[in-house]
Amino acid sequence: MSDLTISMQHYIKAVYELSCGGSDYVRIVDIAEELGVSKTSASLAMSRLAEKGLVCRNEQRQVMLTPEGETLAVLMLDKSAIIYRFLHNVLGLEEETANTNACAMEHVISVETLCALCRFNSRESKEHRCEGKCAVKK
Amino acid sequence: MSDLTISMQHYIKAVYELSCGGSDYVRIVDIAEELGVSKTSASLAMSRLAEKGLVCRNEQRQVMLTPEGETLAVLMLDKSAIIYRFLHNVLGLEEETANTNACAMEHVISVETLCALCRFNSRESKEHRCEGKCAVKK
DNA sequence: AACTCAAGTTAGTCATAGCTAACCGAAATT
DNA sequence: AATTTCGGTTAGCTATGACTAACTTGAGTT
Repeated sequence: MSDLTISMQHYIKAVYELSCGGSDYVRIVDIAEELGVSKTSASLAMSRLAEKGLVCRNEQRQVMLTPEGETLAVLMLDKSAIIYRFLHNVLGLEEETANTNACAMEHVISVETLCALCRFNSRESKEHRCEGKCAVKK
Repeated sequence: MSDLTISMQHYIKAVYELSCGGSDYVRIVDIAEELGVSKTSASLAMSRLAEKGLVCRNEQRQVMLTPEGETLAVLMLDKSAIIYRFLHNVLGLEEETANTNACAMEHVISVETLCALCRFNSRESKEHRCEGKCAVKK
């Protein structure tokens, strides 16, 4: 994810999610609310992201992701989704836990690990079929 | 791990590993070297950990983990080991990658996820036996 | 027109965590 | 004995990221 800090990654994701896919302008207060920070923090973060060209603003100073910002958001969400599926479907963690952990793990795991999890996600369905057969035989 | 920052957790682990299980005094420079930070940073970190009662010092100001510090170190290393085993044995990641990722994930995953990984580590061996049977039948 | 209120920014503070440069003290070298 | 060197600390700086309090500005209300 380029040179973005984890904090900035959270902001990007929040903007994406609040703007229904990056196509609406989002208010600073809503971002603050979404992430549980003060509007000052959200405002400053948006200034930084605007400097980096990841969000743009309208006359009311609301923000929207630029194409580059949106690309990053989608990449992050994909990453997050792979991890979530693994935690929920494979490990059987409940939605809440799986989601929280996916959002945290997303920032620290390597591409290799992500790929391995991804392969595992599909492999697991086959194994379940295998498990079924084994169960029958027992 | 109580109220320790990730950074402080790294320092605790470094002290543990350099002291061969927490029973030798460790030099500040060696901690700095191990973690790739300046001796100033390591020195300050040790002062903080000493305040928290997690390390104690000798006349030369070298540090050793207190029982509480050692307990934390061992808990962290156990956690790390469970994750490592999963990444290496189950996902098949190479040692280097598995270790790096384990050290990073260690700080962000919940107890539920850890337990799930742990169960999975043992379940996986059974599944491998199952896989063998299935393979024979194909 | 005057007022209120909500949204956003600015100014100023704090904590964490890193850094370099300079200093102290004790051990080792010459 | 004088000097160097090594290990550790102190002082002072930087960046990130959070906060509160106070201000601005524009929109809606009275």
